[in-house]
Amino acid sequence: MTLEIPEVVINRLPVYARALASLAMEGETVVSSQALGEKLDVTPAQIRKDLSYFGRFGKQGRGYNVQSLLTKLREILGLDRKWRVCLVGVGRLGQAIAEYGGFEPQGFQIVAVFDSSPEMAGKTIGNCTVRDSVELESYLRQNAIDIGVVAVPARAAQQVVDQLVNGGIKSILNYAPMMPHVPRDVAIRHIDPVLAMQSMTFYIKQRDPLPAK
Amino acid sequence: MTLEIPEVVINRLPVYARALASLAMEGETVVSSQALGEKLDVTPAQIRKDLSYFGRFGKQGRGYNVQSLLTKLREILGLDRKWRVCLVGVGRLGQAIAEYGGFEPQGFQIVAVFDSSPEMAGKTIGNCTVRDSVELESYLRQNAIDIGVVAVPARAAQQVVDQLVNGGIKSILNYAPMMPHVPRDVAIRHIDPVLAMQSMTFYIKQRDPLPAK
DNA sequence: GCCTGTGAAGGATTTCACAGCC
DNA sequence: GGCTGTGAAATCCTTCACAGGC
Repeated sequence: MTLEIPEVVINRLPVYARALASLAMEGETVVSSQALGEKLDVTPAQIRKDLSYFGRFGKQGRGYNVQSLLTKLREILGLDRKWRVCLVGVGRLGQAIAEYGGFEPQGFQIVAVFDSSPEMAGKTIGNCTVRDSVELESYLRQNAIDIGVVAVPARAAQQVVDQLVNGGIKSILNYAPMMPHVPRDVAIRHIDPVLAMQSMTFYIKQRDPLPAK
Repeated sequence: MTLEIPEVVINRLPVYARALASLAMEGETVVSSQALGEKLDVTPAQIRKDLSYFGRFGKQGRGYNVQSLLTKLREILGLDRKWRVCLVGVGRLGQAIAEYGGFEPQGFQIVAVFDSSPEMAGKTIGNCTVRDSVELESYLRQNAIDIGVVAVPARAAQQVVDQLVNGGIKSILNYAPMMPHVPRDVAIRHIDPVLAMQSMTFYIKQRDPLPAK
């Protein structure tokens, strides 16, 4: 079922969903692929093609109903559920993630946090008591966790990812500045601001071949 | 010069550079595209093809010299320079960014910070005194800033991006959960953990069509 | 024998362009 | 007249496969 939808398409759906939510809040009831495309800097054809993988949601001559397309997308992506997240690493970065208010309203609940350092064990972060990382794998086997978030130093990240994978996790959000290996059936996304900057510098350099010297 | 190198290629170079740096630290002096590819889960052909856009860096029968390829890549990407960054928004997220130790060692120095709220103005974040956002554009015109980092709420992000663009900034790292418009000659990268999670849930859903209900 | 650099082939993704419907 | 849904075309990107050099 749902055979072979390109990953690029899946990655764009949340963007569409967010734009639709914002249109809905502004009171728009209908939107054309043209209008949505302008809002997102995407071609209308791409939007229509992407949506066509999942069904026929529009009306000719009219466009898409904002609310019902949003509902459809949320269903397709599983955004109509709550997802249980575990966070590994409660250093500065991990704490910032735990305290970040943006996940919860989107249905991502951090329900457990782990750290390898003994002095963290037992502390409370968010609503969670910090557990020792040695328990991570067994915890995962006994509790339904959907997503693992990795917020440990680069040198520890592969080991943590391995524990998550062995514990049965199939989706990982990685904040560590390295690319851990995962089996093909595990999804992993990287949050890596340094990498993002390092690719932009190429383009700055193109326009300023030498810094005014 | 350097006409038409695909953006996907540019985006991979920093990944290669990082892997090479790590090999160098381990004392490796030579690496084949095969070995590097295994480390990064990338095909050897892709690495060779990517590098071939920029020159011929390897030796047949031997591979690449780790140190000299790393130097080359750093040169190509402009990682052999310091880059001056300004941060806009010093709420929780902005402060976490300012205090994050990962940028500086890679040559990205936060040299100015801005916020629109009067009670922030004058405070010190990192080594910077917080300036009022109304001065952002004129500050950019008078000071050499390479990269703008946006860490404001979604509703304010487009306005901030416009100010950065009007101030002449050509590279933007956006942490706000929306996709601002930028002119074609401005590079923008998005750090958006919620979006990243929302695309992974699709795949979790595929394997668990209904939560054991 | 091993490994690079690269045209050519293959595959994936985007865009075009239009039939069909409101 | 406006707009969707979609095959077909065009473009972009990856992988193959091998000549050539170490």
